[in-house]
Amino acid sequence: MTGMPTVLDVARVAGVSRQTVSNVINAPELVREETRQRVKTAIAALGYQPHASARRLRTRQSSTIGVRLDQARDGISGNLLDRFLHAMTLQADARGRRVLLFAASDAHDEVEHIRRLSDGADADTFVLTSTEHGDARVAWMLENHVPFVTFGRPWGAEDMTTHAWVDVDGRAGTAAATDHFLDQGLQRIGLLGWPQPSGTGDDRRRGWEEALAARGIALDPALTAESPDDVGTAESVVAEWWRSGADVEALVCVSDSLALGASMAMQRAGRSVPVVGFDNTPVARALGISSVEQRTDLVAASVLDLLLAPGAAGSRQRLITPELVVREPR
Amino acid sequence: MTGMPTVLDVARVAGVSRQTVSNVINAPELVREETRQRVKTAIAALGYQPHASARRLRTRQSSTIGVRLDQARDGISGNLLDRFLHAMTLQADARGRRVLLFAASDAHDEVEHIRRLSDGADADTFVLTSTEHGDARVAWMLENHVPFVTFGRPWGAEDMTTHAWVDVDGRAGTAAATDHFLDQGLQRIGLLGWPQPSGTGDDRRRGWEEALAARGIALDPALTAESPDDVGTAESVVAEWWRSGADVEALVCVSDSLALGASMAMQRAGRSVPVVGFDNTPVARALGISSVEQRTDLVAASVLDLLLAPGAAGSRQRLITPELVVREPR
DNA sequence: TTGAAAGCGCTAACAC
DNA sequence: GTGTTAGCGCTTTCAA
Repeated sequence: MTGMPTVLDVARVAGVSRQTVSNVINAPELVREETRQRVKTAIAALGYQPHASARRLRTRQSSTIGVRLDQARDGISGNLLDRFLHAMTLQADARGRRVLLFAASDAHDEVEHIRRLSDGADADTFVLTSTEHGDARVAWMLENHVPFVTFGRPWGAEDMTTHAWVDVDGRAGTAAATDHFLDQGLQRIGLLGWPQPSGTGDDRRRGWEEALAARGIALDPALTAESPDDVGTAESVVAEWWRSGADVEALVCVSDSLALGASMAMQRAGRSVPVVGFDNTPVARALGISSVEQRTDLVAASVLDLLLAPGAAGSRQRLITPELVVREPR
Repeated sequence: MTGMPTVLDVARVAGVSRQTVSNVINAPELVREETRQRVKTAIAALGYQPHASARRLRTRQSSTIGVRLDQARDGISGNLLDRFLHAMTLQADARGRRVLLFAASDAHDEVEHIRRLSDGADADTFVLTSTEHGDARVAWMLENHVPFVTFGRPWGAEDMTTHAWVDVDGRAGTAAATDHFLDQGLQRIGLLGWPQPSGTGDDRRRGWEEALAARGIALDPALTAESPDDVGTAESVVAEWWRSGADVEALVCVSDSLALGASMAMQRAGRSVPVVGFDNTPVARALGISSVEQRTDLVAASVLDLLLAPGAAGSRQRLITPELVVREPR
C-alpha cells in the first residue's frame, strides 16, 4: 500500500467489502455491531481518512460555505466581519462544513466568483455580507437557485422575506444602553448618530427614541447630534455641541468610533458624561468605554441553521439581540 | 444535458474528443490554434466550468492552502492576522489557489486538523502563524512532509533555516522610527518595550538601540521602560515614569497598545512628546498616532512564493521591511 | 446484512 | 495534434 489508505485497504484488513466500510462511515445503523467494531478498528489502525474530493465527486456535495472576504476596512469596527468569520469557521467545523474564502472587488466580481465556485462544486452555499436594498447579488442568487444567507437585513425592501437573513437587533442594543442610563436616574440622554438616512444607523436611533418614549420622556431635538463614522469628525461635532451648551447627562453613540470621538472631545473640554458605543471593539475595551456587543457567535449559529436547513419551516429571518457591556471609564 | 456541462458536452459541441478539451484548458500549447478557438467558443457557449473535485481527485492536488484561524484575539493588534488573511485570499486567488479556514483550540488540535485536511486532500499546503521555538506543529509538519510556511520566525532556534518562514523586520521598523526622530534633531529618544525576553519585542528594541548607536549616542537606561501589551498598564507605567522625572523628547513604542497608553498618560499629565507605535492599527489611524506598518500584502506574496515553489533555490526565509507611517497628532 | 457492479468528471499515459 | 483507454476513491444502485 503506497500513499494514503483507501476504503479497499480498510476492507481488506477488516475482512469485509468496500461497501461495508462505506456504510460504517455513512450509515452505521445498517451494519451489524460486531462488523462495525471490526471495521472501526481497521480504520483506526490504518489511520484511514476518506478522500474528500472523491466523496464530493460522488455525492455532488461540497459541504463548503463560500464567504467573501470584504475589502479591507480600515475603520475601528472593521473587525466585526472578522469576528463573524471566526465564529463561522469554528461552528461550521462542528457541523461538518468548511469555510472557503474568496476575495472580490465589487458586486459583479463577487457574483462571478460565486458562479465559478458554485459551478465547479467548490462551494455549495454562500454567505453574503453588507447587503443593500435591490442588491444585484441577491437577485442573482435567487434567480440561479444558489443557497445563501445574508448577514444583514435588506433595508428598505417592501418584502423582507424574499431571502434568508440574520441581523443584529441594533434597536434593542441602543434601547438597552438608554435604559441603563435611565435606570441610574439620568434623564437627559443624548444620541450621537450617523447622518440619515442609514438603515443601520436609523434603526439604532429608533432604539433610543423608543426607550425614552417608553418612560414617557419627550424627545428633545437638542439631545441629538450627527456625525459620519469617523473619530476626528465626531470629536469636532461633540466639541461644538458642548460649546453651544448641550445639556446632556449621558450619551448613546451608534458606533465606537463616535463614542471614542465623543470621549476625546469631553476629555479636552474637561467635562465628562458617561458614554456608550456600539460594536464593542478592542478600542472600547482598551479605553474602558461601555459598548453594545454584537454576538457574532449567535449570528454565525443562526446563519448555519438557515444555511443547512434550506427548506426549514418557520421564519427564515433571524434577529439577534446584542448585549450591553458596561465598563468603568479609565 | 441535465445539470452542469462536462468536458464531454464541450467536446461534442466543438466536435473534438474529451481529451482535447482537457488539453485546451490545461496545456493549450499542445492544441492547434484553430481547434483551440473552436473549443474555447464551445466552453463559453455552454458556460462550462471544470468540476473542482473531479479534477482534484484525478490530479491528487487540492490547490488549497489551509490556514488556521487563531483564537479570537481581543487586543488592539488582533487584526494583524485578519489583514494577512485578506491579503492571502486576494493573492492566492490570483495564483489559482484557494484559502480554506479551520479553527483549532491548541497546537495539538491544530495538528489533528492539518492531518485530516491533508490526508483527505482538502488542503495540500499550510500556513502556520504564531510559531515559537521548538514548536510541536513545525516538528510534525517536517516529519510528515506536509508543505508549509510560517508567518513568524522560529525565535531562539540555533538553526533558523530548518523550515520556510516569512517575517516582518521589526528591528528595521523601530530603527526607522528612531531615525525619524533623530532626523528632527531630537536626541533623548525613549523606548517603551515589552518585558524581556520576548522574541518580537527584543527584536524591535534592538532596532532602537542600533539606530542610536549608529549616530554615536550612548544608551541611557533611564530612556527605557517596560509594560505588558495592555493600554491600561502602559498608561500607569508611563505616568509613573513621567512623575519620576523621565527626561525624554520622543518615544518609540513596540506596539500601538503601548503607544496609546503612553499618549493617554501624557495627555493627562499635560506634557506631550511625539510617539510612534507599531502595527498601524485602526486606533492609531483614528487618533493620529504615528506607527510602523507591517506590510501584510508583501508578507502574503512571500508566503505564496515559498509555498508554491517548494524546492525553490535560494533562501527559504524572507524578512519584510515595514514602513513608518507618520501622522500629526490630533 | 453484506457484496458486486457501475459511474461521478476529470486527466495521465499511450496509441494513432 | 488528436483520440482511446484506464482509473483516481468514493458511494448509489441492485442482487445475493
